[in-house]
Amino acid sequence: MKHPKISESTIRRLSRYYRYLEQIEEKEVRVISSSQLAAKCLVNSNQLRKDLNFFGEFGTRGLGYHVKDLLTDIRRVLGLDREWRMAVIGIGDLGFSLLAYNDFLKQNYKIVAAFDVDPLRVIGRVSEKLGKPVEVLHNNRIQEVARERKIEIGLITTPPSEAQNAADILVEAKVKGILNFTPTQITVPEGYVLRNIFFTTVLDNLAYLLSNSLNK
Amino acid sequence: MKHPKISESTIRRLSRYYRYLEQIEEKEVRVISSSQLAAKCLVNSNQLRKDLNFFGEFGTRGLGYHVKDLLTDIRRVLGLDREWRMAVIGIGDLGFSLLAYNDFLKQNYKIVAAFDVDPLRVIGRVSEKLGKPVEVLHNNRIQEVARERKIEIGLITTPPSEAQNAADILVEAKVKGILNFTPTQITVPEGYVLRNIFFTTVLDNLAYLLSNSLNK
DNA sequence: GGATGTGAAGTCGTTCACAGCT
DNA sequence: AGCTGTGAACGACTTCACATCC
Repeated sequence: MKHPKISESTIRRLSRYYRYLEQIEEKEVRVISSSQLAAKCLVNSNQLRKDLNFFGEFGTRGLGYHVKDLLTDIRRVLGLDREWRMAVIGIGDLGFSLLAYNDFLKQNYKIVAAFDVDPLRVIGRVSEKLGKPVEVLHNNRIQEVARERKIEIGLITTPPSEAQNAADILVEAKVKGILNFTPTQITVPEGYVLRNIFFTTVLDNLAYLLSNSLNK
Repeated sequence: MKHPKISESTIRRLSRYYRYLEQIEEKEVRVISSSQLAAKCLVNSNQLRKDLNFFGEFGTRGLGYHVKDLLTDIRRVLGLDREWRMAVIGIGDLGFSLLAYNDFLKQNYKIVAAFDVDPLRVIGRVSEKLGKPVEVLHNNRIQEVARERKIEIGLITTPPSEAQNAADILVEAKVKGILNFTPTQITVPEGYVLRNIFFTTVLDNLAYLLSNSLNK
């Protein structure tokens, strides 16, 4: 609503706390202290308390945090108290595996549409593999379908050369959140949010660490 | 070799500079200034020069950087002046799409082995789809094969509940670099390097930004 | 002249340490 | 007594600004 400049890292950590809390809630843990939770998430407990206090006072002094309440609070902060509807653009191998990736479902993210420049090429395979035949539509229907199905996040899994184009179409369709899986730098206008998942950047990081820090 | 505490972000940016330089090298651009390159990579030019100067003086005052030379230099810094041999553990949809993901090939990363707890279940599909039939081996051969094929990086794409186990096996096989694609926090001993690619963490970030910063 | 390389300044994020509740 | 909440100290990363060199 009105939280100023919260750092990216804080949000990432909230996400981690949240996933861990989900796990222990199932085991019926009622209360947890910042140091216990921090240890499990491999962060400093001061940090954890600070992260939470950007958004409110969720704990009880002398006691800790009620797991259920904290879950509700973080859920609200992160915007996970509702469902997010997503579309995948580009149904190659990666796009397909995202369609099949049902871990999203548990996490408030739902893929409600799939697009490709050549739906016929991929449609057989998709229907055969996935229980419910997800229809793969032609890219030229993104505008229309995005509105109809209230899509808010687009996952780009086209070939790299098509990524910017896919982003442009999503922007035109007013899809405000874009997650780019292709190894290309793309841009979106003000008011839109872009995040990238670059496999090779992470691998480069590993390569660097393996060649340098380790054999000291 | 002997570079002290270089920040993670510096390495990520080097990776970005590198990928962009590769592109313009093909277009036969000879020289580029820090401000031109920085603009393309969406960073501050002071930052770029600082990033590079952690590792040496690669530019020419009054001129800029020779693209070819800079590529060679960054390549050496990141450890991309050689091939990195990788294995995929867990051949579900995601693991399969990594096998098929040939962007790795262009980037010095090569998948040379694939493992699963049930190779027979997946082997037909893999051979049929990929040109060269990549053999999928049983997990119990990881030790042996990792040594034979000099595997240095393991990609974990098992079900989440198996991720830690997969990591343990890789560690036992002395595979020093581990890239975890499952949405689970895992740990590795000192001397090993772990990086995670958590789809949902990035989505949570989008969800947060979409619900908060935008509609101000 | 023009762009790099770099100390110094500034900003941002993390950790400390303790006051304040329960 | 115990654990949270938080100002203050610290450290790390980024940006500035200019001396330096081609």
